[in-house]
Formats: sequence, C-alpha cells, structure tokens
Amino acid sequence: MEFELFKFSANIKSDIFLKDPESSQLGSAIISQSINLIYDIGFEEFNFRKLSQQIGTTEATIYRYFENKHKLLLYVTSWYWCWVEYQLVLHNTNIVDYNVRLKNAIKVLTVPHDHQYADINLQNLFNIICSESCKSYLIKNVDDLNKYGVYYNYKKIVAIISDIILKVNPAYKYPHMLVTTVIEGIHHQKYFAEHLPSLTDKTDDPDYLINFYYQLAITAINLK
Amino acid sequence: MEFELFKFSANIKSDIFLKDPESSQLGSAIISQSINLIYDIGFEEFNFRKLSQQIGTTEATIYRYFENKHKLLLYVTSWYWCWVEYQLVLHNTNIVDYNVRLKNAIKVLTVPHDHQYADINLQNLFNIICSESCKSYLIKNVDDLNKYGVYYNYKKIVAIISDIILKVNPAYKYPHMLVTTVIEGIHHQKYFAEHLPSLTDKTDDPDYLINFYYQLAITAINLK
DNA sequence: AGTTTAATGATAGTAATACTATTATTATTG
DNA sequence: CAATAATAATAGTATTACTATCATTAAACT
Repeated sequence: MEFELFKFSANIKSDIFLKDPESSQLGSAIISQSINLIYDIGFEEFNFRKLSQQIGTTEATIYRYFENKHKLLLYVTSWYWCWVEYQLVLHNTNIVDYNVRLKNAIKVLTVPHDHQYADINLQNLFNIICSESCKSYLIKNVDDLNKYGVYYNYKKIVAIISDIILKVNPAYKYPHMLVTTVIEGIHHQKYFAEHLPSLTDKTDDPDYLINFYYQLAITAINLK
Repeated sequence: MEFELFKFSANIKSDIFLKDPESSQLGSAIISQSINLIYDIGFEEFNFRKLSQQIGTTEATIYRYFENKHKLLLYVTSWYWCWVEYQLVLHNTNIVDYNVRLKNAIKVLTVPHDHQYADINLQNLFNIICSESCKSYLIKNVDDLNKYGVYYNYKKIVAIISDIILKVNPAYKYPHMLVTTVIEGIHHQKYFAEHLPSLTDKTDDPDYLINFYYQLAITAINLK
C-alpha cells in the first residue's frame, strides 16, 4: 500500500480530447511519446503516423484519443500548466512573504525542477513549452476553442500569480499583463539563448533569467 | 518629377527569396496580397494555391519567387522590421534625450503609425506580426536559416534599441533581453487583448501598452 | 465459463497540401 | 525582328490529415 502526500493528476478540460489519455496505458504513451517526438522533430514535422510508429500502434487508434495534432499540443501544454500549478503549491506552502512567493513562482516557471515524472520527460516537455506552446493559441480558431475553455489551465496559472502580485501591491494595475510578459519572456529567452543568442544576454550565472525577471517584476510592482 | 525625403526600400537578405518580389509588379502583389490573405485566414490555412487565386496567377509562378510559404512569412516579417527601422529614423532624428528616444521606439513598436504604404496594408501587417511573426523562428530548422542571416532585420532592430538603452545607462547588463521581452510582450498583449482578455489588462487609455512597457523598461534600466 | 461490450489492430481509401515538371504563350530587351 | 526571360496552363507526384470498415483481442458482467 502506497502513501502519497500529493497525488498529482492533471485536471484538463475534456473538450481537448476525444478519449481521456489518462484512462489507459496507451493514452499515457501517446502523451509521453508525443513530448519526446515533438522535442526531436518539432511540431510542424510531427504527425500521427510518425507517433503511431514510435509507440507501436496505428494512426487510427491515436485519432480515437485526439481529433488532430493541434488538440494534442493543447493537451500537452495544459498538462504542463497543471504540473506548474502543482509545483507552485509545493514550493509556496507555508511561505508567508509574498515577495518570496513571487520569486518562487518565477523559479518554477524558469526551470523544470525534476527530470522525470512517471513516464514524462520534464526537460523535453519544458523545451517544447518554450518553442511550441504559443502555437496552441496563435491560431485562427482561437476564439472558438476559448469558448470551450481549453485555455483554462494557462489562465489559472496567470490568475494565481496575479494574485500574488496583488498581495505585494494591491494597487498595482497590470498584474495579468506583467505575468504573461514574464512567462512568455522566459520561454523566448530560453529559446533565444539556444538558437538566436544575439537576441538575449545569457550569462554564466545559472539564475540570470530568474533574477532578471524577478527584478523586472518586483520593481514594476512597487512603483508608486 | 517626384521629390522624396526618404526613399523607403526594404533591405532583405536574398537567401529568403528565389526571385526578388520588389523586382516586379507581380512580386509586389504577392507580398501585399499575402499580408491580406494571412490576415484573413491565418498562416496555417494560408497556401500558395489560395494566394495565386487571389492574385490571379498560378501556384507555379509564386513558387518561382518563394521556396515555400514559410520563406514568404520570413520575407513579410523582415519587411516589417525594415519598416520599423525606417520609422525609428523618422521619429528619432534630432531627438537628443535617449529616454525620449526609447519611448518613441516603444511607440513605433506598439502602433502602426500609418494605414497604408504603397499597396501594403500596415494594419493587417501589424496584426499578423503579432500573431504569426514568432512562427518565423519557432521552427526546427532555425539554426540553418540563421546561418544564412535570415533574421538580420529583427536582430538589427534589437541592436538599435539596445544601443539606446545603453545610452540611458551604459552599465545596464541586459539590454537585448529587455528589448525582446518588450517587443514580444507588445505582440502578445495585443493578441491577448483581442482574443484572451483575461491574460492581459486592457484599459480605456489608448496608450496603456506604451506606458506599461516604457515604465517597465525605464525602471529596469535605471536600477542601480 | 461464456457472453456481451469495449478497445485496439490492420487495412484501405479520400481530399487536400506541398510541391515539381513541361510546354505554350506573352512580354521585354538587344 | 530575333532572342531571352517571365508567366500561364496544365499535369502529375508524394505526403498529410484524416475517415471508414472489419477483424481481433481484452475486460467486464452474469
């Protein structure tokens, strides 16, 4: 009999999938292998035929779980935001200082703490979050999808961190803007550091990103 | 006989195209109509067949100008950065205060000043820059493309504004990071305001974005 | 144990996409 | 007016993004 403090289970809107991938081993394989395959070949080159070959199943079977590869990306990014939510709870329980909470949040958003969770490679996941996650909403049918609540998990993280900001300064006017600027900024800087270094300023300090965005945020928030 | 103070001509790396679209009327139509068509249907739905029908030419002809639709997007985004460079010159000539220069730069990045240039709809262009431009580098072959200098125009804008920042504070450590955070932030906030409003904080003030990012930048830069 | 039900595998097929190739026609240049 | 280049017209191919069908296996119920 196992004893678990937190049982992590992704809380993802059912409109994203046709059949819940958490309901079967094959479903789990679809998610974990998608992450690895998208990491290897990129989302544009990724398709259900290649994925089915990697898993050892058929294209038709994967289509029973997801309508198309875009919905799968939506699932993977939602899973990531669930994971972040879980990490935020872990890192911020019993922390009373909201400045520290904010810094911890930025820390969670900047590095994947662990290497592996169940069969999911968190390093690969974080990598594709940086390079592919914005493709889940930068699409023509974003408004339709949004009606079905498919961006719920991202919005929730933004709301949680916005609330921390408002605890630091209840009069601050732009908490959501600041949060999304920091989140998307982190993703971009990670990507630039790897591929377009002249667009960023990577240093030897492993915490340079955390420090940059924490400084940016905290000074903006405390501006009178 | 026409008299022009500035003759605007895009300075775009020839590796992006097969045949220079500025060299013919058809080429110009390819660019201007691409912008309108991508604006209408989004980059994923956009293809050379639809574009050729809109222009009244054939798919094969467009393929003589561009290898594929991704290169065309690269051309359009590069054209935008050329336009921004031109606007920066226009707005910052004779401005001595570098704080003002920075604010003007952010202004240029936030709103398309004019409505139309030649046959190009600048409103549509700016709109697709916000939603599609990051797809020009968030791709698997980014390193190959980068070797050919296809991101030259974006890098140049980042360098120009970074230099302004360094004039404000020569000791500032992260000028490029700050500039790309602001640029990509502006694009995201514009998009969120239109499609995912709970991720941003749009106000009645038409200058709220300019003010937010100028404040953010200037306080970060002047931090001792 | 045996029957129903559900999930997956195997296979096939279609419409659309992303091109490439070929030849004819028109426009431009020398 | 000839030569050259650009475009139009047409056709064709490989791949992608699915959908459909039916056989097989596994799970669940009685």
